[in-house]
Amino acid sequence: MDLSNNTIERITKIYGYLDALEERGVDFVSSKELAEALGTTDHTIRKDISLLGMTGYTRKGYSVRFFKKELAKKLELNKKRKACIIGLGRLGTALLDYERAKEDGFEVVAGFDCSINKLERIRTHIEVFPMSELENIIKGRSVDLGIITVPAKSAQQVADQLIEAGIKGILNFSPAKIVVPKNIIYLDMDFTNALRFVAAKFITKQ
Amino acid sequence: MDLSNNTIERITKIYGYLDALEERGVDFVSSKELAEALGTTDHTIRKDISLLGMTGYTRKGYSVRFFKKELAKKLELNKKRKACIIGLGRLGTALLDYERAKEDGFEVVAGFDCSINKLERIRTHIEVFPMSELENIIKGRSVDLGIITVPAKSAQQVADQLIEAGIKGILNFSPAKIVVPKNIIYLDMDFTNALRFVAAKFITKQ
DNA sequence: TCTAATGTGTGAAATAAATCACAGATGTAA
DNA sequence: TTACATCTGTGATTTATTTCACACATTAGA
Repeated sequence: MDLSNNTIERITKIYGYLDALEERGVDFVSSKELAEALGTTDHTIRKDISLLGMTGYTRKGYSVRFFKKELAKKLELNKKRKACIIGLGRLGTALLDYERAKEDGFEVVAGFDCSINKLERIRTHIEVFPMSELENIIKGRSVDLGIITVPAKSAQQVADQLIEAGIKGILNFSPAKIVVPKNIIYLDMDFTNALRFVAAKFITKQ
Repeated sequence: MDLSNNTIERITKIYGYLDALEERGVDFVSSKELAEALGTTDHTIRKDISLLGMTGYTRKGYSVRFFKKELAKKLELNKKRKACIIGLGRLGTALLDYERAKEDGFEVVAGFDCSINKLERIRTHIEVFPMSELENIIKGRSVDLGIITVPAKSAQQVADQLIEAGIKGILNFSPAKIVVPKNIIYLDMDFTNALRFVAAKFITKQ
Protein backbone atom coordinates (compact mmCIF):
# COMPACT_ATOMS: atom_id res chain seq x y z
CA MET A 1 0.00 0.00 0.00
CA ASP A 2 1.07 3.58 -0.52
CA LEU A 3 -0.14 6.07 2.03
CA SER A 4 1.41 9.39 2.95
CA ASN A 5 2.71 9.97 6.44
CA ASN A 6 -0.07 12.43 7.10
CA THR A 7 -2.70 9.95 6.06
CA ILE A 8 -1.17 7.28 8.29
CA GLU A 9 -1.11 9.70 11.19
CA ARG A 10 -4.75 10.57 10.70
CA ILE A 11 -5.83 6.98 10.23
CA THR A 12 -4.05 6.04 13.43
CA LYS A 13 -5.85 8.76 15.31
CA ILE A 14 -9.16 7.80 13.76
CA TYR A 15 -8.58 4.32 15.10
CA GLY A 16 -8.09 5.67 18.58
CA TYR A 17 -11.21 7.74 18.26
CA LEU A 18 -13.23 4.76 17.05
CA ASP A 19 -11.95 2.86 20.05
CA ALA A 20 -13.34 5.53 22.38
CA LEU A 21 -16.65 5.68 20.48
CA GLU A 22 -17.06 1.92 20.66
CA GLU A 23 -16.55 2.04 24.39
CA ARG A 24 -19.27 4.67 24.64
CA GLY A 25 -21.57 2.39 22.66
CA VAL A 26 -21.86 4.68 19.62
CA ASP A 27 -22.92 2.86 16.44
CA PHE A 28 -22.19 5.28 13.62
CA VAL A 29 -19.83 8.18 13.06
CA SER A 30 -19.68 10.67 10.21
CA SER A 31 -16.63 12.00 8.41
CA LYS A 32 -17.61 15.39 9.75
CA GLU A 33 -17.44 14.27 13.35
CA LEU A 34 -14.11 12.54 12.80
CA ALA A 35 -12.81 15.66 11.09
CA GLU A 36 -13.73 17.81 14.07
CA ALA A 37 -12.09 15.36 16.44
CA LEU A 38 -8.84 15.40 14.48
CA GLY A 39 -8.89 19.07 13.61
CA THR A 40 -9.15 18.60 9.87
CA THR A 41 -11.90 18.62 7.21
CA ASP A 42 -14.45 15.97 6.34
CA HIS A 43 -13.14 15.87 2.76
CA THR A 44 -9.74 14.85 3.98
CA ILE A 45 -11.16 12.14 6.19
CA ARG A 46 -13.24 10.70 3.38
CA LYS A 47 -10.27 10.77 1.04
CA ASP A 48 -8.15 8.94 3.61
CA ILE A 49 -10.82 6.32 4.07
CA SER A 50 -11.35 5.86 0.38
CA LEU A 51 -7.58 5.55 -0.06
CA LEU A 52 -7.79 2.54 2.23
CA GLY A 53 -10.51 1.11 0.01
CA MET A 54 -13.06 1.30 2.76
CA THR A 55 -16.61 2.49 2.52
CA GLY A 56 -19.42 3.90 4.63
CA TYR A 57 -23.18 4.17 4.55
CA THR A 58 -25.03 7.02 2.90
CA ARG A 59 -26.69 9.33 5.39
CA LYS A 60 -25.41 7.33 8.32
CA GLY A 61 -21.64 7.52 8.16
CA TYR A 62 -19.34 4.70 9.12
CA SER A 63 -20.21 1.78 11.38
CA VAL A 64 -17.93 2.22 14.36
CA ARG A 65 -17.58 -1.48 15.11
CA PHE A 66 -17.10 -2.59 11.54
CA PHE A 67 -14.83 0.29 10.60
CA LYS A 68 -12.60 -0.29 13.59
CA LYS A 69 -12.35 -4.01 12.93
CA GLU A 70 -11.63 -3.41 9.28
CA LEU A 71 -9.00 -0.81 10.12
CA ALA A 72 -7.31 -3.18 12.55
CA LYS A 73 -7.16 -5.71 9.76
CA LYS A 74 -5.77 -3.22 7.25
CA LEU A 75 -3.16 -1.91 9.66
CA GLU A 76 -2.43 -5.44 10.80
CA LEU A 77 -2.87 -4.48 14.42
CA ASN A 78 -3.77 -8.08 15.24
CA LYS A 79 -0.51 -9.30 13.78
CA LYS A 80 1.58 -9.03 16.97
CA ARG A 81 4.99 -8.33 15.54
CA LYS A 82 7.74 -8.89 18.04
CA ALA A 83 9.31 -6.01 19.93
CA CYS A 84 12.13 -5.72 22.44
CA ILE A 85 13.09 -3.05 24.91
CA ILE A 86 16.66 -1.91 25.41
CA GLY A 87 17.40 -0.18 28.69
CA LEU A 88 15.50 -1.35 31.74
CA GLY A 89 15.35 1.79 33.82
CA ARG A 90 12.10 3.23 35.10
CA LEU A 91 10.58 3.80 31.70
CA GLY A 92 11.90 0.58 30.19
CA THR A 93 10.50 -1.65 32.91
CA ALA A 94 7.17 0.17 32.79
CA LEU A 95 6.91 -0.47 29.05
CA LEU A 96 8.02 -4.06 29.53
CA ASP A 97 4.76 -4.84 31.24
CA TYR A 98 2.56 -2.80 28.96
CA GLU A 99 0.27 -5.67 27.99
CA ARG A 100 -1.90 -3.43 25.87
CA ALA A 101 0.76 -3.36 23.17
CA LYS A 102 -0.64 -6.68 22.00
CA GLU A 103 -3.76 -4.93 20.78
CA ASP A 104 -1.71 -2.45 18.85
CA GLY A 105 0.35 -4.75 16.70
CA PHE A 106 3.25 -5.64 18.93
CA GLU A 107 4.25 -8.09 21.57
CA VAL A 108 7.20 -7.35 23.79
CA VAL A 109 9.24 -10.56 23.85
CA ALA A 110 12.52 -9.47 25.41
CA GLY A 111 14.24 -6.84 27.51
CA PHE A 112 17.92 -5.95 27.49
CA ASP A 113 20.21 -4.10 29.83
CA CYS A 114 23.94 -3.80 30.22
CA SER A 115 23.79 -4.11 34.01
CA ILE A 116 23.75 -7.72 35.17
CA ASN A 117 22.71 -6.48 38.59
CA LYS A 118 19.61 -4.88 37.18
CA LEU A 119 18.74 -7.98 35.20
CA GLU A 120 18.84 -10.05 38.34
CA ARG A 121 16.66 -7.69 40.32
CA ILE A 122 13.91 -7.26 37.73
CA ARG A 123 10.65 -9.06 38.38
CA THR A 124 8.69 -9.54 35.17
CA HIS A 125 7.24 -12.33 33.10
CA ILE A 126 9.09 -11.10 30.02
CA GLU A 127 12.55 -12.61 29.52
CA VAL A 128 15.46 -10.25 30.09
CA PHE A 129 18.99 -10.57 28.72
CA PRO A 130 22.39 -8.88 28.84
CA MET A 131 23.33 -6.72 25.86
CA SER A 132 25.66 -9.39 24.55
CA GLU A 133 22.62 -11.47 23.65
CA LEU A 134 20.99 -8.73 21.56
CA GLU A 135 21.91 -9.99 18.11
CA ASN A 136 21.17 -13.63 18.94
CA ILE A 137 17.72 -12.94 20.27
CA ILE A 138 16.70 -10.48 17.58
CA LYS A 139 17.80 -12.78 14.79
CA GLY A 140 16.65 -15.96 16.48
CA ARG A 141 13.18 -14.70 17.30
CA SER A 142 12.72 -12.37 14.33
CA VAL A 143 12.17 -9.29 16.45
CA ASP A 144 10.93 -6.40 14.29
CA LEU A 145 10.88 -3.43 16.61
CA GLY A 146 13.45 -2.08 19.04
CA ILE A 147 12.30 0.30 21.75
CA ILE A 148 15.22 2.35 23.01
CA THR A 149 15.03 3.54 26.60
CA VAL A 150 18.72 3.85 27.38
CA PRO A 151 20.41 7.16 28.35
CA ALA A 152 21.24 9.56 25.53
CA LYS A 153 24.93 8.79 25.41
CA SER A 154 24.51 5.15 24.43
CA ALA A 155 21.41 5.53 22.26
CA GLN A 156 23.18 5.74 18.89
CA GLN A 157 25.34 2.76 19.73
CA VAL A 158 22.32 0.69 20.70
CA ALA A 159 20.57 1.75 17.49
CA ASP A 160 23.58 0.64 15.46
CA GLN A 161 23.56 -2.73 17.19
CA LEU A 162 19.85 -3.14 16.53
CA ILE A 163 20.26 -2.32 12.87
CA GLU A 164 23.24 -4.64 12.61
CA ALA A 165 21.05 -7.38 14.05
CA GLY A 166 18.44 -6.76 11.37
CA ILE A 167 15.79 -4.76 13.21
CA LYS A 168 13.16 -3.15 10.99
CA GLY A 169 11.84 -0.37 13.21
CA ILE A 170 13.01 1.76 16.13
CA LEU A 171 11.04 3.72 18.69
CA ASN A 172 13.41 6.10 20.44
CA PHE A 173 12.53 7.41 23.89
CA SER A 174 15.99 8.77 24.60
CA PRO A 175 16.66 12.47 24.04
CA ALA A 176 19.52 11.64 21.68
CA LYS A 177 19.16 12.32 17.98
CA ILE A 178 19.70 8.96 16.34
CA VAL A 179 20.76 8.57 12.73
CA VAL A 180 19.36 5.54 10.92
CA PRO A 181 19.32 4.36 7.30
CA LYS A 182 16.24 5.30 5.30
CA ASN A 183 14.87 1.76 5.15
CA ILE A 184 14.47 1.65 8.93
CA ILE A 185 11.15 2.80 10.34
CA TYR A 186 11.99 5.38 12.96
CA LEU A 187 9.95 7.37 15.44
CA ASP A 188 11.13 9.86 18.02
CA MET A 189 9.23 9.71 21.30
CA ASP A 190 11.34 11.93 23.42
CA PHE A 191 10.08 14.70 25.63
CA THR A 192 12.79 17.17 24.74
CA ASN A 193 11.97 17.03 21.08
CA ALA A 194 8.26 17.32 21.81
CA LEU A 195 8.80 20.44 23.88
CA ARG A 196 10.81 22.06 21.14
CA PHE A 197 8.18 21.14 18.60
CA VAL A 198 5.48 22.70 20.73
CA ALA A 199 7.62 25.78 21.30
CA ALA A 200 7.98 26.15 17.54
CA LYS A 201 4.23 25.76 17.09
CA PHE A 202 3.74 28.56 19.59
CA ILE A 203 5.77 31.01 17.58
CA THR A 204 3.99 30.12 14.34
CA LYS A 205 0.47 30.13 15.74
CA GLN A 206 0.69 33.51 17.41
CA MET B 1 5.88 33.25 10.81
CA ASP B 2 4.28 30.66 8.61
CA LEU B 3 5.97 27.28 8.52
CA SER B 4 4.45 23.93 7.63
CA ASN B 5 4.26 21.21 10.21
CA ASN B 6 6.81 19.19 8.31
CA THR B 7 9.24 22.07 8.27
CA ILE B 8 8.78 22.60 12.00
CA GLU B 9 9.37 18.94 12.62
CA ARG B 10 12.57 18.98 10.60
CA ILE B 11 13.79 22.20 12.15
CA THR B 12 13.23 20.76 15.59
CA LYS B 13 15.23 17.67 14.72
CA ILE B 14 17.96 19.76 13.17
CA TYR B 15 18.21 21.60 16.45
CA GLY B 16 18.69 18.32 18.29
CA TYR B 17 21.31 17.26 15.81
CA LEU B 18 23.16 20.57 16.15
CA ASP B 19 23.11 20.06 19.88
CA ALA B 20 24.85 16.71 19.49
CA LEU B 21 27.35 18.13 16.99
CA GLU B 22 28.21 21.00 19.31
CA GLU B 23 28.90 18.56 22.09
CA ARG B 24 31.25 16.68 19.79
CA GLY B 25 33.04 19.93 19.04
CA VAL B 26 32.13 20.05 15.35
CA ASP B 27 32.34 23.53 13.83
CA PHE B 28 30.48 23.30 10.53
CA VAL B 29 27.77 21.12 9.08
CA SER B 30 26.48 20.94 5.52
CA SER B 31 22.88 20.65 4.37
CA LYS B 32 23.86 17.28 2.94
CA GLU B 33 24.94 15.93 6.29
CA LEU B 34 21.83 17.23 8.00
CA ALA B 35 19.73 15.70 5.26
CA GLU B 36 21.30 12.30 5.79
CA ALA B 37 20.76 12.56 9.52
CA LEU B 38 17.06 13.34 9.08
CA GLY B 39 16.45 11.02 6.17
CA THR B 40 15.61 13.73 3.65
CA THR B 41 17.35 15.68 0.88
CA ASP B 42 19.76 18.57 1.10
CA HIS B 43 17.41 20.70 -1.03
CA THR B 44 14.68 20.35 1.54
CA ILE B 45 17.00 21.27 4.37
CA ARG B 46 18.23 24.38 2.59
CA LYS B 47 14.66 25.41 1.79
CA ASP B 48 13.69 25.01 5.44
CA ILE B 49 16.63 27.07 6.57
CA SER B 50 16.02 29.78 4.01
CA LEU B 51 12.35 29.86 5.06
CA LEU B 52 13.60 30.81 8.51
CA GLY B 53 15.62 33.59 6.95
CA MET B 54 18.88 32.05 8.04
CA THR B 55 22.01 31.70 6.03
CA GLY B 56 25.17 29.62 5.79
CA TYR B 57 28.66 29.89 4.37
CA THR B 58 29.53 28.93 0.83
CA ARG B 59 31.65 25.83 0.63
CA LYS B 60 31.59 25.37 4.40
CA GLY B 61 27.97 24.88 5.36
CA TYR B 62 26.44 26.20 8.55
CA SER B 63 28.29 27.19 11.70
CA VAL B 64 27.03 24.74 14.31
CA ARG B 65 27.32 27.10 17.22
CA PHE B 66 25.89 30.11 15.48
CA PHE B 67 23.14 28.20 13.73
CA LYS B 68 22.03 26.56 16.95
CA LYS B 69 22.01 29.84 18.83
CA GLU B 70 20.11 31.54 16.04
CA LEU B 71 17.59 28.71 15.88
CA ALA B 72 17.03 28.86 19.62
CA LYS B 73 16.30 32.55 19.20
CA LYS B 74 13.91 31.98 16.27
CA LEU B 75 12.07 29.18 18.02
CA GLU B 76 12.13 31.18 21.24
CA LEU B 77 13.57 28.25 23.15
CA ASN B 78 15.04 30.67 25.66
CA LYS B 79 11.66 32.19 26.34
CA LYS B 80 10.66 29.78 29.14
CA ARG B 81 6.91 29.74 28.73
CA LYS B 82 5.15 28.35 31.73
CA ALA B 83 3.93 24.77 31.82
CA CYS B 84 2.00 22.70 34.33
CA ILE B 85 1.56 18.98 34.80
CA ILE B 86 -1.78 17.40 35.55
CA GLY B 87 -1.66 13.93 37.08
CA LEU B 88 1.20 13.20 39.45
CA GLY B 89 1.64 9.48 38.99
CA ARG B 90 4.96 7.92 38.04
CA LEU B 91 5.28 9.75 34.73
CA GLY B 92 3.92 13.03 36.03
CA THR B 93 6.32 13.25 38.95
CA ALA B 94 9.23 12.27 36.72
CA LEU B 95 8.39 15.11 34.34
CA LEU B 96 7.93 17.55 37.23
CA ASP B 97 11.61 17.39 37.92
CA TYR B 98 12.75 17.44 34.33
CA GLU B 99 14.93 20.52 34.68
CA ARG B 100 16.07 20.30 31.09
CA ALA B 101 12.72 21.63 29.90
CA LYS B 102 14.05 25.10 30.66
CA GLU B 103 16.43 24.81 27.74
CA ASP B 104 13.62 23.83 25.45
CA GLY B 105 11.27 26.72 25.93
CA PHE B 106 9.30 25.74 29.00
CA GLU B 107 9.46 25.93 32.73
CA VAL B 108 7.26 23.67 34.81
CA VAL B 109 5.70 25.92 37.43
CA ALA B 110 2.95 23.75 38.93
CA GLY B 111 1.69 20.20 39.36
CA PHE B 112 -1.91 19.14 39.93
CA ASP B 113 -3.55 15.99 41.20
CA CYS B 114 -6.99 15.11 42.44
CA SER B 115 -5.62 13.06 45.32
CA ILE B 116 -4.84 15.16 48.38
CA ASN B 117 -2.94 12.21 49.78
CA LYS B 118 -0.64 12.16 46.84
CA LEU B 119 -0.10 15.91 47.02
CA GLU B 120 1.00 15.60 50.62
CA ARG B 121 3.44 12.78 49.94
CA ILE B 122 5.17 14.31 46.95
CA ARG B 123 8.66 15.67 47.49
CA THR B 124 9.59 18.22 44.87
CA HIS B 125 10.64 21.83 44.65
CA ILE B 126 7.79 22.57 42.22
CA GLU B 127 4.54 23.69 43.85
CA VAL B 128 1.70 21.17 43.70
CA PHE B 129 -2.03 21.87 43.97
CA PRO B 130 -5.39 20.13 44.09
CA MET B 131 -7.42 20.15 40.87
CA SER B 132 -9.74 22.81 42.26
CA GLU B 133 -6.91 25.31 41.95
CA LEU B 134 -6.32 24.63 38.26
CA GLU B 135 -8.11 27.62 36.82
CA ASN B 136 -6.76 30.05 39.42
CA ILE B 137 -3.18 29.06 38.90
CA ILE B 138 -3.31 28.90 35.13
CA LYS B 139 -4.93 32.29 34.85
CA GLY B 140 -2.97 33.85 37.68
CA ARG B 141 0.41 32.75 36.44
CA SER B 142 -0.32 32.81 32.69
CA VAL B 143 0.51 29.16 32.17
CA ASP B 144 0.70 28.36 28.46
CA LEU B 145 1.16 24.61 28.29
CA GLY B 146 -0.68 21.77 30.04
CA ILE B 147 0.98 18.39 30.20
CA ILE B 148 -1.62 15.69 30.75
CA THR B 149 -0.45 12.58 32.57
CA VAL B 150 -3.75 11.43 34.08
CA PRO B 151 -5.39 8.08 33.28
CA ALA B 152 -7.31 7.82 30.01
CA LYS B 153 -10.76 8.09 31.52
CA SER B 154 -10.28 11.59 32.90
CA ALA B 155 -8.07 12.97 30.15
CA GLN B 156 -10.79 14.68 28.14
CA GLN B 157 -12.26 16.27 31.22
CA VAL B 158 -8.87 17.61 32.25
CA ALA B 159 -8.32 18.94 28.74
CA ASP B 160 -11.67 20.74 28.87
CA GLN B 161 -10.75 22.31 32.20
CA LEU B 162 -7.41 23.44 30.83
CA ILE B 163 -9.01 25.00 27.79
CA GLU B 164 -11.65 26.65 29.93
CA ALA B 165 -8.84 28.15 31.99
CA GLY B 166 -7.26 29.58 28.87
CA ILE B 167 -4.40 27.21 28.18
CA LYS B 168 -2.77 27.59 24.76
CA GLY B 169 -1.16 24.19 24.24
CA ILE B 170 -1.58 20.62 25.42
CA LEU B 171 0.85 17.74 25.49
CA ASN B 172 -1.11 14.54 26.03
CA PHE B 173 0.66 11.50 27.46
CA SER B 174 -2.54 9.60 28.19
CA PRO B 175 -3.75 6.98 25.73
CA ALA B 176 -7.11 8.77 25.40
CA LYS B 177 -7.96 10.56 22.18
CA ILE B 178 -8.61 14.11 23.21
CA VAL B 179 -10.69 16.51 21.18
CA VAL B 180 -9.60 20.14 21.28
CA PRO B 181 -10.55 23.28 19.35
CA LYS B 182 -8.35 24.13 16.39
CA ASN B 183 -6.73 27.13 18.00
CA ILE B 184 -5.17 24.96 20.71
CA ILE B 185 -1.73 23.55 20.02
CA TYR B 186 -2.00 19.84 20.60
CA LEU B 187 0.50 16.98 20.56
CA ASP B 188 -0.11 13.32 21.26
CA MET B 189 2.72 11.64 23.12
CA ASP B 190 1.13 8.36 23.96
CA PHE B 191 2.72 4.98 23.48
CA THR B 192 -0.40 3.29 22.15
CA ASN B 193 -0.75 5.74 19.32
CA ALA B 194 2.94 5.48 18.54
CA LEU B 195 2.73 1.70 18.29
CA ARG B 196 -0.20 1.90 15.91
CA PHE B 197 1.61 4.47 13.82
CA VAL B 198 4.65 2.23 13.60
CA ALA B 199 2.46 -0.78 12.78
CA ALA B 200 0.92 1.19 9.93
CA LYS B 201 4.36 2.19 8.68
CA PHE B 202 5.31 -1.47 8.63
CA ILE B 203 2.49 -2.37 6.29
CA THR B 204 3.28 0.50 3.93
CA LYS B 205 7.02 0.01 3.86
CA GLN B 206 6.98 -3.68 3.12
C1' DT C 1 -45.01 7.88 -1.26
C1' DC C 2 -43.06 12.35 -1.75
C1' DT C 3 -39.88 15.69 -0.22
C1' DA C 4 -36.23 17.48 2.34
C1' DA C 5 -32.18 16.81 4.68
C1' DT C 6 -27.93 14.71 5.25
C1' DG C 7 -23.84 12.23 4.38
C1' DT C 8 -20.89 9.44 1.18
C1' DG C 9 -17.49 8.92 -2.83
C1' DT C 10 -14.67 10.81 -6.16
C1' DG C 11 -12.96 13.24 -10.35
C1' DA C 12 -11.32 18.03 -10.91
C1' DA C 13 -9.20 22.21 -9.22
C1' DA C 14 -6.43 24.57 -6.12
C1' DT C 15 -2.90 24.70 -2.95
C1' DA C 16 1.22 23.28 -0.79
C1' DA C 17 5.50 20.90 -0.56
C1' DA C 18 9.52 18.80 -2.34
C1' DT C 19 12.80 18.59 -5.86
C1' DC C 20 15.55 20.31 -9.43
C1' DA C 21 18.88 23.10 -11.62
C1' DC C 22 21.98 26.31 -11.74
C1' DA C 23 24.13 30.90 -10.67
C1' DG C 24 27.06 32.70 -7.30
C1' DA C 25 30.62 32.43 -3.68
C1' DT C 26 34.64 30.90 -1.66
C1' DG C 27 37.99 27.73 0.05
C1' DT C 28 41.89 24.78 -1.66
C1' DA C 29 45.68 23.19 -3.96
C1' DA C 30 49.06 23.47 -7.55
C1' DT D 1 46.86 33.53 -8.89
C1' DT D 2 44.36 30.41 -11.53
C1' DA D 3 41.50 26.54 -11.97
C1' DC D 4 38.70 23.47 -9.71
C1' DA D 5 35.73 21.54 -6.50
C1' DT D 6 32.17 22.20 -3.36
C1' DC D 7 28.39 24.08 -1.01
C1' DT D 8 24.79 27.65 -0.51
C1' DG D 9 20.40 30.15 -1.99
C1' DT D 10 16.50 30.40 -4.68
C1' DG D 11 13.39 30.85 -8.77
C1' DA D 12 11.16 27.29 -11.64
C1' DT D 13 9.22 22.83 -12.04
C1' DT D 14 7.31 18.79 -10.60
C1' DT D 15 4.89 16.08 -7.53
C1' DA D 16 1.81 15.35 -3.69
C1' DT D 17 -1.93 16.67 -0.80
C1' DT D 18 -5.90 19.00 0.30
C1' DT D 19 -10.04 21.08 -0.82
C1' DC D 20 -13.96 21.66 -3.65
C1' DA D 21 -18.18 20.50 -5.90
C1' DC D 22 -21.56 17.73 -6.98
C1' DA D 23 -23.88 13.31 -8.30
C1' DC D 24 -25.82 9.71 -5.84
C1' DA D 25 -27.93 7.15 -2.07
C1' DT D 26 -30.78 6.67 1.81
C1' DT D 27 -33.18 7.86 5.87
C1' DA D 28 -36.82 10.43 8.25
C1' DG D 29 -40.83 12.96 8.46
C1' DA D 30 -45.19 14.62 6.59
